[in-house]
Amino acid sequence: MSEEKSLNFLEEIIEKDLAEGKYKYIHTRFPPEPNGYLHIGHASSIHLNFGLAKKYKGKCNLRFDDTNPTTEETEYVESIKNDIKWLGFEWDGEYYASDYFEQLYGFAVKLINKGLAYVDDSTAEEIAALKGNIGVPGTNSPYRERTVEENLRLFQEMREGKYKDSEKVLRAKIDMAHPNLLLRDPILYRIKHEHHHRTGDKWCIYPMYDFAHGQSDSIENITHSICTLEFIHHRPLYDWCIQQLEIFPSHQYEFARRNLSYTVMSKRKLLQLVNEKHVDGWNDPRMPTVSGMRRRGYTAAALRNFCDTIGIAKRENVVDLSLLEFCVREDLNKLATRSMAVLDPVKLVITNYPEGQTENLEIENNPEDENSGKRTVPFSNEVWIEREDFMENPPKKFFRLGMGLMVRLKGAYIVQCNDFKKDENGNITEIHCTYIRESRSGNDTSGIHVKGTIHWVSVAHAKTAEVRLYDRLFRVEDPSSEDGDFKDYINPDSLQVLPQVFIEPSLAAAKPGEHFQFLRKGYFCVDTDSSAEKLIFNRTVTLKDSWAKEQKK
RNA sequence: AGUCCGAUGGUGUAAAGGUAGCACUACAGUUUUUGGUACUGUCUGUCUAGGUUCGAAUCCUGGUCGGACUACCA
Repeated sequence: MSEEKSLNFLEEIIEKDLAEGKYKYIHTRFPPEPNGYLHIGHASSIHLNFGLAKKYKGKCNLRFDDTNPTTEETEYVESIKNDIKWLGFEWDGEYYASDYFEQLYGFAVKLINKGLAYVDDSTAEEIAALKGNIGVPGTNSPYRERTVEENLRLFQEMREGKYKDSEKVLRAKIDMAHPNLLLRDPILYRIKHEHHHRTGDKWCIYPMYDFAHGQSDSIENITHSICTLEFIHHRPLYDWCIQQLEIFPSHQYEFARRNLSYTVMSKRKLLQLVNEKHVDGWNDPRMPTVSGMRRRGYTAAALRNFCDTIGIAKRENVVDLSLLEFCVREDLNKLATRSMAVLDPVKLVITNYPEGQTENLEIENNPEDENSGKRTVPFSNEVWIEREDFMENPPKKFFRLGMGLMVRLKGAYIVQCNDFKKDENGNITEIHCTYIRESRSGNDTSGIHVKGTIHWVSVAHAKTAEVRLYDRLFRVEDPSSEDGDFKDYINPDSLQVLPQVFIEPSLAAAKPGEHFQFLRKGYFCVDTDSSAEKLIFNRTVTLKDSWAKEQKK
């Protein structure tokens, strides 16, 4: 336990519980519903639950909250497990709420026997109508006073499939006038003649969240059941069930879910983006999903560090996307191999360099890592450079190419521009330079110092690749709080595809998932769709660009 | 309207009655064969009104503002 870092409110509770001997060790759990893919908010919860267990030498279970067969699928189970592992966490037990269906059924029978639950024949509309409203008490259901025997028989028949969907429900008998709407005789079981991804057709009644979650926690002896703020109103019901059932008293604690600027986080909205093809699936690199971020090139370490940095609390929040990007750059800076790629090319001809001659230059792979070694980069009299690195009428602080200006070609020579060509539309088509023979990188005896260094790729040796430039998915910080539909705020430029980018030859061997820094352009990751025949790079994040800022002034 | 939760710079998060700190962002500068990295510095904050106290971001009371809850979803 590091005393240097201050404790968050959950750590304080846990340390108190441990100090007072309330528990010998703690047991947490991460309880996803397998009806969608994990996103960065889940990553935060995973990091919290698994992190707490690790810090206090306790345990953390993975439990799928699969009580609604309508929306849940095995495909999601697999992706969730995969994402958690990728994030670097291991669960102690792998459980499913559906494993407890028989036990849960028994709990319901116990409640009926105690006179605390009843079968209601009302329709959904009738139940809603009798529920009352915020500030308005509800009314008792006409079926509320059925005898224990009748309830037992009816509930049994529900299980046996005697009734159609929605014909009957099992309800807790609590208080129809309670100020907390959730305590107005909440529904415990509903009939759904549907195939469940794990129990198949064994059941046609399924417990509701409130009659499954707390009990599952209890069955697993979870000490600290951590969930998000919107469940705070459920806690009295959570406690009520545990108390009436007389089972292990797990406790629920709530924290505020983390929001990220320039994106949306709700599963419903993410599903919409996928279904309506605004993005290319759940793992589209623009999605805030774990799989999307992984494909984009974000690392697990960066994500973990991000979760650590934003911390947890109980107030509403929107975390700045720039913090996530900072964490990603920080990690990639240490591990990404540098290389050169020209995204928007223009030809530079070195007029005093022998045509047909090739030099193999040795360039460092990563100045941040001494052990990363060097690679060979071929140089010749014609190189591609970035169009934006040349200006016909450069401003004062432009440290790049323009008539008479000098720059160093990274790892090679200093060149000076003496001429350029334009087409009929005024576009620059070719830049002519002379190179300083004595300025070769590593043994520069020219005595010339230039302000700018630019990247390049030899025309004769260049390979090509597709590059996908990603930007934030939305134009506004909080799309959900804007007027109208959140989809109206999608950034139309969130993806820009460059079909043919010139890359240095060493990049041709890049494999899917590998990270690179394209010098001065950003961090890139080889896409999962990439192949030896057709290389595809995703831009993970740009480099900080103080020149771009300077220009905006 | 009822119940519950929350309020610290632009953002996120600390300070458990005693110097309002850290990170990101922004800005300025140093270093640099990436206008990257690294390093240095600067700006900006306790919702409000009372009260308790030698002393309040912290405790108490009132107010204000924001959020959640009215699914046979979780």
